[in-house]
Amino acid sequence: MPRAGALRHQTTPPRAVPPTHAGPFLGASELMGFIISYPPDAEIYGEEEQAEYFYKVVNGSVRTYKTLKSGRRQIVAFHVPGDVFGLETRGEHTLSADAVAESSLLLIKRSALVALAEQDKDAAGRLWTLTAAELRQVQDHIRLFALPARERVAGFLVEMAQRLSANDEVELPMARQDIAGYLGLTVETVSRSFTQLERLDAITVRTSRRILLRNYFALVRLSA
Amino acid sequence: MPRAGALRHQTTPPRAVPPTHAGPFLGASELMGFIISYPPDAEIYGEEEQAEYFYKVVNGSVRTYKTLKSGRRQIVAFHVPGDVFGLETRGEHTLSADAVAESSLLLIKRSALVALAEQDKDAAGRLWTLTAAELRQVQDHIRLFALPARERVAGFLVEMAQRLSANDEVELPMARQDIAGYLGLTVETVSRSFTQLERLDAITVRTSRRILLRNYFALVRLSA
DNA sequence: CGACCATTTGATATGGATCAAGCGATGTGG
DNA sequence: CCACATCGCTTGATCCATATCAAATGGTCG
Repeated sequence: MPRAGALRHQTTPPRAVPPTHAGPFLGASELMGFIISYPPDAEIYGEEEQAEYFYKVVNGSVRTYKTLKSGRRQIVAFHVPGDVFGLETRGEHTLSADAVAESSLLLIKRSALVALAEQDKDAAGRLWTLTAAELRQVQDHIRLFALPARERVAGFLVEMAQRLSANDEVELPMARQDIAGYLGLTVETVSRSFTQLERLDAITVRTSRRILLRNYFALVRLSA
Repeated sequence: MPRAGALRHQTTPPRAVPPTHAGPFLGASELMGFIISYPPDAEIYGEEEQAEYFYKVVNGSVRTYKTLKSGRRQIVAFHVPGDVFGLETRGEHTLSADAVAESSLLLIKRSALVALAEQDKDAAGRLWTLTAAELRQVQDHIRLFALPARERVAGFLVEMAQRLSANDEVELPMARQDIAGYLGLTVETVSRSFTQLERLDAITVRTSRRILLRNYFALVRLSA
């Protein structure tokens, strides 16, 4: 069972193993897992907590972040449906994680999966592959900090378009404040950047969360 | 044998396997490796090149980075003696790497180590562990971007002090320009930040590369 | 010794932060 | 069902930290 903190926010009863489109955890279909729902802004785990579970986003979205003394948060990554996160090799988390919006996560016991990986080289390989994928993602995130504000936002939209496998319209799962926290900018600057990209005919802001990509390649060029 | 590009810069003949303090690669002492020396600024590999080797720094230091269209480089990580880098799960590199100063690297064939990991669960585990360690490092790097210049530099010094296992004097392996590229600042701002930290009695800049940490905890506090 | 390059310091410019106000969507209570 | 409170987003005005431009200093190597 999950720790108290996880259950604290539960709004639907845990169900036994992968329902519908949750999919197996890391392909380890023989391992039991269960789903928990988290309301918006619910904490999933905190920095330096014991890492008891690995997580897979079934739906909704999750942010991981570091909190600074000043209270400011640097968001390290967003996780969307299909993503696995919280893959700690050591016992404790080095980031905090919480739900951006109402989200369902598939949890699996870390100890069980690590034990499985000891015997099943396929499972071991998947652990490595997933961790490496997250590493690449964070490396790409760092690249954005070499760019000015508008270009960072362009890069962010490109990333989201790819990860949400959007056609030409992206449904952003997070608020401006979260985008700002991810890009190291303020809400105001993010908002102005959207406006600027709109004036460049690169996007149309249909609603604040729904962005029409009118010129995807312009966005790629800007953020390159 | 390494690709032409690697040999291009070789200044000492490759030797068979771990000499002196090079240590085994990932503990896989049964695997052959060889050492190559790279002069300052020599390219080790480029973005999108085939990843034929994994690397361990024997001595010297290495930077990995992404180059932007503008020509600007965002340094993603520094690697110092003992660090392993270039652990790609897929066939190609997603970063460029080059030697910061004259450096000796232990190379091992990716295919050989991956094949070993298929059978030796200990090797597989080490691959995962090392990749996860690099992930944590990059996550910590991102955290710095939430801080103002002086605090970023403080955080950088703390990181270097830890990784170079320094007592109270750090010998920085890289120039100001590289620090700037790592922190998303300009050389001038980095230089001024050193001066400011000196005025705060946190450090003494003995030479530009040799930093005396007069108040380590002040540095930690600043960057927290 | 002298040239070169890295670093530091100084003066000014500017992109993004901050402060402040308005706007629009959403939900709530009368 | 509408009036109004709330919250997230946008826009505007001003400020400031860092970039840029420029020059002086200092260390290194031929």
